[in-house]
Amino acid sequence: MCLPSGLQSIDAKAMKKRITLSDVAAAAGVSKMTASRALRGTGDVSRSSMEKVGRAAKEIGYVGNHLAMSLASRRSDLIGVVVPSFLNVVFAEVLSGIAESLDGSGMQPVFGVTDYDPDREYEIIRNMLSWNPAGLIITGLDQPDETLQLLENADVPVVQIMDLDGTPVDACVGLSHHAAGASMAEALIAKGRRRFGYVGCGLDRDTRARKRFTGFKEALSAHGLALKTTWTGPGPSTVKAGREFTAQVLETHPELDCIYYSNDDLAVGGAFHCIAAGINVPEALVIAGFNGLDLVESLPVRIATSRTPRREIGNAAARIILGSDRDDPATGGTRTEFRPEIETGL
Amino acid sequence: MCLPSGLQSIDAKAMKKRITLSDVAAAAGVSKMTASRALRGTGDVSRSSMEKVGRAAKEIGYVGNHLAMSLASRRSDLIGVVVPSFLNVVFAEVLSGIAESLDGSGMQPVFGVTDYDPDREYEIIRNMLSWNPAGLIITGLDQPDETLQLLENADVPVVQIMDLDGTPVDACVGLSHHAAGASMAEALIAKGRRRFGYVGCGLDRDTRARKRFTGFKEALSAHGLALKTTWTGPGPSTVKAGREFTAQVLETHPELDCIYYSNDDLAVGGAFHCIAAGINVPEALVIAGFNGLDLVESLPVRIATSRTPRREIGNAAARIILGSDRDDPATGGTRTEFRPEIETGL
DNA sequence: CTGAAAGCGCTAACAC
DNA sequence: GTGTTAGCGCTTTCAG
Repeated sequence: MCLPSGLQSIDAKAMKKRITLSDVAAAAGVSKMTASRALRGTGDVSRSSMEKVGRAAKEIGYVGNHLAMSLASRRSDLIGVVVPSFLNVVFAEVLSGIAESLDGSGMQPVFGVTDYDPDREYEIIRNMLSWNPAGLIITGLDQPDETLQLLENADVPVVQIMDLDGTPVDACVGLSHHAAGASMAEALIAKGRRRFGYVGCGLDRDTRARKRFTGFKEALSAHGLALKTTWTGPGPSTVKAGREFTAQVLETHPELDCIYYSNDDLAVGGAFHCIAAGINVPEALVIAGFNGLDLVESLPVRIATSRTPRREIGNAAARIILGSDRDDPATGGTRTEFRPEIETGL
Repeated sequence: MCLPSGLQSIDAKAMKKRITLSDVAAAAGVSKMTASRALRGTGDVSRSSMEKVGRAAKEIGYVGNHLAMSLASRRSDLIGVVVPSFLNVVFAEVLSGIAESLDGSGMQPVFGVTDYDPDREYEIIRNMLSWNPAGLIITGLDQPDETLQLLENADVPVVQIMDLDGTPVDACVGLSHHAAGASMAEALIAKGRRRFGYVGCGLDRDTRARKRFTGFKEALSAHGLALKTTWTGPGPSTVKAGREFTAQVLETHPELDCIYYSNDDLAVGGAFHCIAAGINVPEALVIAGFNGLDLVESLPVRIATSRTPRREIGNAAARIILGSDRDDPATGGTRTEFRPEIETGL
């Protein structure tokens, strides 16, 4: 540990006296207020003061204290972002999009992971609110009442992302999963598929996957069709699970000409099984997922998927927060819809 | 927007009077201090006060203000975590591990993404320090001097993760990438491979990948061998890039019996190319990556990889921060080493 | 354009 | 056990 090349190295232990605004002001020969204004570029400050303060701050290594700043101004530059999981690349891309759009705005995203647990989500949001965030971006529209109340009582702009099937607290940006499931069914039927199976994981917790599932089934019904088999399990949607479950499903239902999965991870696993088992994809069996992961387009076989604009959703959400007036948290209830692009691979 | 089922609905606009500790104290009929102590479970408070305060807080919907709390106590329950990217599953798993170990500790992780940019990293760390975090977890040991200085001057426990090849600011947990590269080379040579090629992406920014590369080459040298070809490009390591580059490399170097990639994403792309091109993996050509992604074990062909304990690294890092005494930020310079497990698939 | 006073909401020290 | 007195480091008034 080396000491900051500094003056007051009196006591090796208590040495870490925080450098405060007063220190900067003193060093620059102005008052705290002028220093504060100069540092923030707020109000009118003479050029000479600006420069003196700027130089002084740099020299003594002033870092500032966001805690004090936010407490005094009753507003922070934090934006809370709540997602169910980091492990899902989809959310990683959304976060990336948010970070991208926030870059340069002075706002800092703070992420929270719920692990698909509503109670955890409640706690995380509650905790975030206690930091006076400038805005909140949360996943989905299916929060329990308790959480919704928390959000409504806090006067913070809230953007709900990913989903559109439901009533948002304020603004929302995403896509209709119900419609996405239905569109995929339509597309596959149009390509001549008739004997459908379904494989899904974690539907109990993933409400959006459930909506796609419902939309898919309803579209089949509308064409007088029905799923020949439905395999749903708990646990996360992984490639491994997809591969295993596909093997099982095909053993009992070799007649299928298409399997719809709750997402691309499972679908990729299905593709792997087919490659290993010598099943001709997509001619003999269409593997259909959801998300349009980058991985999918490099696969040795072509599978069907709905390409979702994750990054764009993140961008849009961040921009809504940035655009919302600080004094009037209403985001105008913006509703931004994205339509997934369907690829059948056929 | 529905009003909080409450009293002071005087002015629709200014209605959002923050509920403070004073309100709780008043409602419970005790002083602010007693309320504070009761809420935190600190010091001795009579059972009756505890209950009264708890009930009052719940009733009026008290949320607390971490800003004020942290400012007053000069300590926050935030733990800053800085990683280069979310898009890489590896970091997603590390974050997951951190969140897991922090769960229930009252600490909240705050994530920052550098996108492999040292300047951004500096800014993010600087920003995080201004929130008085309880600790900092940052990726790698290769920060520029400016950043190191920032870290050393701040009296906050710092844990550097993923890497071990270098000098940590304080504690570190991870693995030696140099050794990992060398071990992979040894293992492949032991399996009889002799004609090696290398494919890597983003080596200019990813110092750890570079260390593996160096370790790999040195081990080859030690056996009197050398790479037949080296393909390095800018841009991110994606499956797509892996597939394309593998095709190119094999076109000019069909004699290779093994390709080492900078990570599993590229290697998976390589595997896809081979499957599509009908190349027998691993007999004719060994595809060797790094990380041991879950995806790899479900692949239709077996590829070589070094399985890294991402979640465990996250767990360990979080525990070091939790264990470090708040008044004495020294983490004891703990050095926690994990050894990747090598799989050749042969 | 600049400064002085008065807090933001909470907790550390001390009293009692 | 409980209350009181001072701040934490900054910004918001509101005077100059």
